[in-house]
Amino acid sequence: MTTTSREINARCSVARSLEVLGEKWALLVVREAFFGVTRFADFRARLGVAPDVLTARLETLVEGGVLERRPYRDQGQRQRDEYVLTEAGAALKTVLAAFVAWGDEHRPSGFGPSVVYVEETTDKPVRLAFLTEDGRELAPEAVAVLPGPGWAGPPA
Amino acid sequence: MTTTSREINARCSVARSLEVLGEKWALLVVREAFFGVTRFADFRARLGVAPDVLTARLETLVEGGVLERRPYRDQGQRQRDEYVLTEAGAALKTVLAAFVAWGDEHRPSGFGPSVVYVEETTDKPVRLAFLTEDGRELAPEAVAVLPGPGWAGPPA
DNA sequence: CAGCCTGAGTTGGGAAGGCCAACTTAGGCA
DNA sequence: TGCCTAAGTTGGCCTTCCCAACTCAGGCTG
Repeated sequence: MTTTSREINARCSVARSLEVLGEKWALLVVREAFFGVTRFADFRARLGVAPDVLTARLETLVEGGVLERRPYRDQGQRQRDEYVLTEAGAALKTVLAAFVAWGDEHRPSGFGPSVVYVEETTDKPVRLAFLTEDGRELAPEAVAVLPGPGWAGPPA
Repeated sequence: MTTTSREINARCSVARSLEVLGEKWALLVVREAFFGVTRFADFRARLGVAPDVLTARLETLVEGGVLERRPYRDQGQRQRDEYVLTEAGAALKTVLAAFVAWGDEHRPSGFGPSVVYVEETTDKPVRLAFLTEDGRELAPEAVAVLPGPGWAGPPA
């Protein structure tokens, strides 16, 4: 993800997010982190990812500010590092929720939703939606996607 | 993305979404599609992606139901195909908005936001948020991520 | 203090996917 | 007939990914 072509897109927020999250396994590592997984061996076992790739992914996620290395110490063990979500990492809840909602709706597995988002205090399900500044909910169709400063203009 | 390890995660909505969207360039192609780009040469020029890779990506996006091939005919040209978002593709607006919001907040470019989401009728900015069933807005911290049927349980 | 155990990686070799430049293809039109 | 154009295909190189086996560091056990 450090190719020249990608650098051309450096001004796009999507592309910049993908620099950290776009490589294989990155978002799945984050998903596991949200479930409370913190350790190398656990990520590895749960995902089945190759150890060298996991090392690389954890490294980019740490460098990208999504995860943070933190020393821990189990009884009768030496000190090791675990990986926990930073504030920026925790903010990816929205991104994952968007993927989950889309996948459940448009790529059903037949097993029902695998991840559920609920209100912590009531355990009632929650959904993602667009809101206006004053808190009105907006249907996605009523939302327009407009180019900002980073947009080069549509091809003639 | 058709590895055995990924199949193990077939029951997770995130992993299933990533089967279609997780390969390099896929989400950037979708981003361009939201801006109204439909043609091979335009995707290519705007993204700087290699033609063989673009062919492959368009193919998976069509197979995944995100894009739809549609014949068109320019004056003095033969009939060709263009690629337009399906309903499922349009539903990715939420996913892209989540990436944009996260990137703007946690990976600032210094150029300001590159994509802006606004209410179509008023041109006023909108944001993504978690809502309870009865329409109350919830801070992300108040939302818990719980395992659904597809979750194998945390490692002991 | 020798040897063992465990978690967190590293290393080496083969396969897949991505990059780039050059070429092909198919129909409309002069 | 031959040219033009958009949409690819092909071939060679390089990077990333996959997998299995190995290393490494420290705490504990005898």
